[in-house]
Amino acid sequence: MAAKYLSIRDQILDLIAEMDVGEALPPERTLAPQFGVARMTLRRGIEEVVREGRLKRKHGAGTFVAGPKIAQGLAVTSFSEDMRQRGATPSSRTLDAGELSAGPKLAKRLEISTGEPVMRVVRLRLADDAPMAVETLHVPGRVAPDLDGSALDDASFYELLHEDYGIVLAGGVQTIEATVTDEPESEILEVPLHSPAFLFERVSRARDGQVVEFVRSVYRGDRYQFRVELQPARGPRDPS
Amino acid sequence: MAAKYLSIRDQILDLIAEMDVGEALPPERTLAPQFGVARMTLRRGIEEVVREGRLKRKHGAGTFVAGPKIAQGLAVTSFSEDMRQRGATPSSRTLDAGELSAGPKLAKRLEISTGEPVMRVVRLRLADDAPMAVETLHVPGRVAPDLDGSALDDASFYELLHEDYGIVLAGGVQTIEATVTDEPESEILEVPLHSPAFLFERVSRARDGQVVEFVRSVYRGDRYQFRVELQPARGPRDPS
DNA sequence: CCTCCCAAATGGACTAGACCAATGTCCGTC
DNA sequence: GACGGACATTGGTCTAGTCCATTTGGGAGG
Repeated sequence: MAAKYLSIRDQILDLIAEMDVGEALPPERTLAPQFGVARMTLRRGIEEVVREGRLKRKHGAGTFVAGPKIAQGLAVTSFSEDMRQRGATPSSRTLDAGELSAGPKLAKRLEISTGEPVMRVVRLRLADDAPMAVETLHVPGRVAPDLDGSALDDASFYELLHEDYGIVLAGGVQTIEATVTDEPESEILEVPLHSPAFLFERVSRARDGQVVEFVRSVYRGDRYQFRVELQPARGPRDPS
Repeated sequence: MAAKYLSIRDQILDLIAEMDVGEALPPERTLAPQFGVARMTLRRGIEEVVREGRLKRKHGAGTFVAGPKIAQGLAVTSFSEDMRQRGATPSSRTLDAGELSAGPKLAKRLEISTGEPVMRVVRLRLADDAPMAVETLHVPGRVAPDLDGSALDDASFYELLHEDYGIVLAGGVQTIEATVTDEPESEILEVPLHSPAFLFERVSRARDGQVVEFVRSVYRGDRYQFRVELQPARGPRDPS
């Protein structure tokens, strides 16, 4: 059985979906028996929603529906999801796809041997039909043997991984750097040469620890920005 | 009295400090009575540490000291703190300081009237004595009437705010964009003209909602990067 | 009519205990 | 020796209740 507090979280989400911003949630002591759980469990569920930024607690006053969600920064795992959260319609165009054999650097990233086959797909990512990013995806051959670009035009790569290959992503590491576009990138993204851009590099792993993908994305700096809501900053050692 | 779980968190941190990476923490059922709290409270404390990335739990096995912390991205509230986390020694040099009257844009950001006095301090931020960022700080005159650059050479602005003016920061909003350095920035940061850079803009508020500062920072793209550990992505609505 | 204070309502913290779920070990079996 | 299952250990969740801290609104008193 799924954890109760997760179910509570979903019910809370349903509840606030029909409420206005600023409106107060019923008191915890009222909600808990309504949902048939202890107050502690209810609180655990609410906490999840608060952490997602959709509710705001105020000690002594109540729990209130938060304003439109400010993107929580870097939990960018999926272009499509990211764009939808930003209120844009994502789409995709495959520019190139094929198999190659891993060079030393690529082999290291994917944690395979040099020379092993690797599937490579280059995609242009669009938001509201305007170029947003160029994404180069590398997948070890043994992970997705017959991957080709056509399947990726619409579908999410992650869904495809799950449905066709039974692979569930467990996590990864992403780095973000500032860069400028080179010539081919400028052309594809329709920006001047040496325009500001973000460079994302991500390595994702499956549950067994195996590297599933290495993605390198170049985002247009003029269209993409991060927006982070800063907390009162209870730092690593400063509860004062 | 401070919350018990926060005290637990600190004790756990002390405990971990003397342990090796990968070593297991004593079981919760042992630690709880040792610290004189209920297991639930102990867990709450441990959870804090886990969220900071210094411990890793493994259901059925134990709780283990995590490897060197991977920076959790964008919770950047303080340059000094950020640099220390990255293993560098922060320092600072004030380049310019003075009072000016708010133009329309600045007034809007600070939520004051056009023409009101604003204190402005430009600082070069260094990591291990090498230029890392240029930071321009704007503070409404009525918040810190007699602010001058000299006080900021060593001290943290936030500490100063707290100690001299009794202001406690409650949060803020930060945006991050990709940009390139202009001429003065290039010179100060000692990089070629039009080098890749990050542009941070932050607006911070006190507990009463009043805007306390507007900061604009330009970070060297060749020295600064984000590194984010991605979670299994329990998205807004996908607990599956 | 205004001010100040207090009490009710609300979220926050904590407890002691129960049971569930994942993990790893150890031992018997083959 | 290799396999497999029972079991002890560990973290994960949940409960029902108590007490604390903060906020807010309304009533007493000026």
